Amino acid sequence: MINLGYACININLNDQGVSSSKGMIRRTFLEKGVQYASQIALQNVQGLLQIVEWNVQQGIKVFRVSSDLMPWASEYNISELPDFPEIRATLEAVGRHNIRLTTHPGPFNKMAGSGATLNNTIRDLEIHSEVFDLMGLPATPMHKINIHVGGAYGDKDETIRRFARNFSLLSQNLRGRLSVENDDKAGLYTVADLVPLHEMIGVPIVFDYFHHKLHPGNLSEEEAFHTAFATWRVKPIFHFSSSRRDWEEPTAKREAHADFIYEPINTYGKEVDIVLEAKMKELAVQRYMEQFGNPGGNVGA
DNA sequence: GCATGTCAAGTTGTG
DNA sequence: CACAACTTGACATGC
Repeated sequence: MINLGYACININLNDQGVSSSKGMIRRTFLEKGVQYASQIALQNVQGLLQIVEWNVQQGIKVFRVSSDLMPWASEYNISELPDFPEIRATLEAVGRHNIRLTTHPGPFNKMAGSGATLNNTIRDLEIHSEVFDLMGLPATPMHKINIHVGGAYGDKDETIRRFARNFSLLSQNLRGRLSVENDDKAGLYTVADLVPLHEMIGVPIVFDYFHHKLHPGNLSEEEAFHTAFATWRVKPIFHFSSSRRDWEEPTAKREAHADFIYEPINTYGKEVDIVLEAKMKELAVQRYMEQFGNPGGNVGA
């Protein structure tokens, strides 16, 4: 069975004021402090619980949790928030649902960085892992904390080795959840480029179909798919989006995502889960299923 | 309630 | 060579 999911925002619920990613700008955090951040964090986890319940009701079994769940979490310990008991109870309720939750921390995370950049990265990734711990989720790539290598620093191979060395600085649970994704930019990492990193530290490779189209390296889509597939010790989870430029807006940037998915997804006979990165979120999942059926080919089953 | 200017972080290549 | 894109547009303000 191939399960489709989406990322972070549910448009239907968002229109009703239910969100899991309310944040604040720096100035507001400095004015209102941790007390206010705690209130927002509680609202966000409650919103997340509603979104997860909605997904379960609709039969959607994959969902990416927003990285904005805990606003300014790098500035405090979650367990010290005034609303922590309620936050924890709500996260536990989220984690009890039968849904594959993942997350995709932002582009500021640079595991091959150094100094403050690396320290901030570790802090941010550990927060994501702590949230999954609070949900009671196992420390495996079933609940991937997925990042890009994010920079080549003039030497792709050496950068991969630095990533691998820095990996040992992470907690065991975070190491168990981490995954890496192929990039869309010519100077960065294709699936083939990431294989040595997988061999060094065991992290699985998330295959992003759209990024591969933009920057395939020497592999065909099918070859890249199978290469990434082989790096997983649990059911793989991959990303798919359609080109905004090709399908909706000819002047859009080449890497921009479309609102919906316009092509059937080829999973080459394999069982994987897929996050649809489409701006219309759950509506794109629903439209995909109506138009193309399950990517595994068992339409209506 | 809606338009607008602004918003933590790193790195890259497009336009 | 500024800035959008990437993760995810959304906060805060002023009309």
